[in-house]
Parts: sequence; C-alpha cells; structure tokens
Amino acid sequence: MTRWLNPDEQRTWRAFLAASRALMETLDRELQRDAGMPHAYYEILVRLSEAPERRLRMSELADLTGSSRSRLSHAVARLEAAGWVRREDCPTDRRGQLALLTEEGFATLAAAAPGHVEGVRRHLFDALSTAQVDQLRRISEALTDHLSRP
Amino acid sequence: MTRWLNPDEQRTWRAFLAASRALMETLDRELQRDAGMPHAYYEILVRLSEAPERRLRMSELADLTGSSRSRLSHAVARLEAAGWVRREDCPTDRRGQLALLTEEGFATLAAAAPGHVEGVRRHLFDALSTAQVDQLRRISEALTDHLSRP
DNA sequence: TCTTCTTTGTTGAGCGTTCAACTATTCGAG
DNA sequence: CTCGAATAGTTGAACGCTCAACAAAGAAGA
Repeated sequence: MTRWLNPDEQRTWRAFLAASRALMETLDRELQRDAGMPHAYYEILVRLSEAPERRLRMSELADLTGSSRSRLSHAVARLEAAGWVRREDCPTDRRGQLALLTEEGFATLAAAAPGHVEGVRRHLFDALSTAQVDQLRRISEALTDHLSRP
Repeated sequence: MTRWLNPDEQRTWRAFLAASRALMETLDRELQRDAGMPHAYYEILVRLSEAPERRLRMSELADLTGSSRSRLSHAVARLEAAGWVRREDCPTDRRGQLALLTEEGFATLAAAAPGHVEGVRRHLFDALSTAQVDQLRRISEALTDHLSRP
C-alpha cells in the first residue's frame, strides 16, 4: 500500500531536488575554480580552523562534516598531500588520530573564504526573503532531527 | 568588501547543508540497496517513463535531470549495458541521439518506485507540516529561478 | 586475567562525476 | 553557397566517494 506523492508533494520534491543540486554544483564549481578544492574539503578546513588549537580527532571531524570515516580518511590523505593538514597521534587513545590545520592550510582557507561566502550569499541568500531564510532554517533543522532519529 | 554571513544566516546555511546532504545520502543508499542503482539513474528512468513513447533526446534528458551532457552520456552507457535503456539515432537531426526506456527498464522502475517514494515520504514529508512543504516549494522554486538567471 | 565485543581509523577496488578535448552536424551571416 | 560559429554528443583521464574488509586498540564481563 504505497503512500504516493500528491501533485503538490511531487512538485515540491522535484523543486527541492533541482534547487539543492544546482546550488551545490554551482558552489562546488566556484570553489574548485577559485581555491582548487571541492566544497567537502573546504568544510574540513573550516571545521579544523574553528577547533581549539586547530586540531580535531578524525571521528569528531567526520561527525562535524557529516562524512563517513572512510571518506574523511581519503580526504585528509589528500589534504595532507597538499600540505594543508597534518596528522598526529592522539595522546590519550592510541587508536586515535588528530588532524590539524597547518599554517599553509589556514592561509589557503583565509584566501578562499571571502569568495566562497560571497557565492553563498549571491546564490542562496540573495534569492530569499528574511522570512524564507527563517523558514529554511526550521525546515532544515526539522529534517536533520528527523533523519537522525531511529 | 566581503558580505559575511550573520549568525542566523550561518546557522541556516549549515543546517541546510547538513539536511540536504543527509537526505540525499539516505535516499541514494536505499535506492542502491533496493534497486541496484544510484538516485541519478533512477531519475533518468523516471523522466524517460514520462516522455511520449518513453523516449527523449539526450540533450533534453540532460536538461530535465539537471545533468551535464558528459554525465548523461556516461550514465546512459551504463543504463544501456544494464539493458534498461536503448539508444537510437534521431531521425530529424543526424547529430542527435534518442534514449528510450526498454520494457525491462520500465519493469525495473516499476519495481523500485514504491520503495523509493515511501523513502521520500518517510524521510522528507513526514518531517514537515503542510505549511512547511509549501514553504519549501516556494523557497526551492525561488532558488532555481535565481540560479538560472545570468 | 582472558575473552569477547566495540570502536577507531585505514585500505583498495569499483563506480559515478568532472573536465577538457574531440568529431560530426547544423546554423547563419555575408 | 560558403565558411566560420554554434550545437549535439562522446571519450578518457583524474578525482572523490562508497563499500566491504581489515588491523589495532580499548571496554566490559566472567
């Protein structure tokens, strides 16, 4: 007994699909062009830059960026090769690894941030009213909450 | 002169990022598990199934699915190898190709649809009020409209 | 303690996407 | 009618992600 989508839902679902895909692709392309990295990597650098001493456990970084451990492992390997991130052994858990943002990584991030933020503003916020921004926040938080339930 | 994000915008942006990524990953994983194809391929089959005679020009199909021509070319190659899509020469334009859904492809889609729609309902619509669904539609349409401007 | 279960992080293969380059065909200005 | 520009679609390499398998170390219970 499938609960099919009614026309309104169908339209909403397709609109959401098209919009989020187009937005992410646009920002990803801009970041790749201007900073030489995909958006997922940028996010990793951001989270590290906000952490105390600019370092985080791999697992915590994975949670913060909403990525799998495997994905993060591969990503940090690339970021390390680029000289933007370094690994260190965790002093309190010998299984653990810390990822830490290098000075070079911080400089790269600082150089990329204004352009990217401008992109987010132009492509996302400039299209919405302040009421819609508020709605989008509530919707997104409800969604995340719902998805992390069972 | 960077127009930075204020705390509300920051929160909205990160919430949207987390939610849309989590939603898409969940649906993609379910579809891969239950139907053996990624969501992008499912969408191709859906669009073909809705087209007159279940066939579309490659370029039109690319537009409808919001994908690049290259992406679609690779994707259709895979779908063709799976026996779900066939290519035909376009009678009116010798550069053109038509992609058409095979009987087998249609059957696969018909088998996959109920599960996927149920997933969309559970993970998206069940989390939102009817007012929020309406808001999300308006926001998404505004976004798509804005992104396809210049 | 010994044993088992869980957690942490990595690895390699396979897949899908991007990007740039390319062929083939059609369009359109002169 | 012709020739340069635009359009349709494909290709291969590089890249990032997923998945399953794995090793190493901690946690928990007898």
